[in-house]
Order: sequence, then structure tokens, then C-alpha cells
Amino acid sequence: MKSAGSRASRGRGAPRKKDGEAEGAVSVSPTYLEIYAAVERVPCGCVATYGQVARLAGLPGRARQVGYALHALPPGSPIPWQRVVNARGEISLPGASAERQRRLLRAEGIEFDERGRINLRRFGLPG
DNA sequence: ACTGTGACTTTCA
DNA sequence: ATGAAAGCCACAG
Repeated sequence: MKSAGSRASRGRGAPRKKDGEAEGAVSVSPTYLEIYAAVERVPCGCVATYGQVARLAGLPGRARQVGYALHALPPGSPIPWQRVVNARGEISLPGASAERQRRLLRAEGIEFDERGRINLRRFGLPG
């Protein structure tokens, strides 16, 4: 059952591990986890802005960190990062990545206008 | 420890 | 509508 999971006491009582990720998996800061959790809360067929995600994560005003956290997401992560766009309803990713995100959103029913923008009034978070 | 950078937001002109 | 400035914080060098 535990399979050598009790390795927390390693010298100092530092719950903060920075060894990349040994075996457990807990290596990222709680802030990132909150951000990822908030993104997962975004319902399918809807998009949220970085500011909204930050707020859902309990980090009002830290929209920038949301972008950084999503950028740090590994490929194939279960986090629907594509549902996060900027406050203008536009994709903040550079060229190629933007098209990739746009395709994913379109697959979820999100519509884009000629300028490549999303109507947050329709596809934004309810409320 | 310090500096620069960034998938940002909001406000003001 | 566009643009600049300030605010915000984590990570990398």
C-alpha cells in the first residue's frame, strides 16, 4: 500500500519539495494547483478569461500567473487550457499555438468572428 | 539577492 | 476604436 511513500522526513521538515518530482507528484506550488483546478471547473462549451480563472482560483489580480501556469502545463495534460482566453475574448497564444487552441475550441462549439475573437457574452462563463 | 520576462487585467487619455 | 501606464507575482539566469 504505501510503497515507500513515507519519505517525507528527509532531513528538514520541509514539505516543500523542489526536486522536480521524485515519486509522489507533488512538486508544483499550491498556487498552480489552484489555477489548474479552476481551469478544470470551466464547463465545456464555455471559455473563461485569465482574470476569471485567477478569481476562481482564489487569486484575484494574478491573471498573469494564470498564463504562466498554463504555459508550464505539459503536453497531454488533463487541463482544458484551451478554454482560457484573454479579456478581449481573443487567443493570447502566438501564431501556431493560437490556431491549435482555436481548433480545440471550435471542436467544443465555440465560435469565432472574422477577427478571430470570441463573444464572451455568449461563450463566456455564466454569471 | 536582484533583474528581466511573461499564454494578463484594468484604468485613463 | 487605440495606446500607454501601473499593478501583479512566479520562474529563470
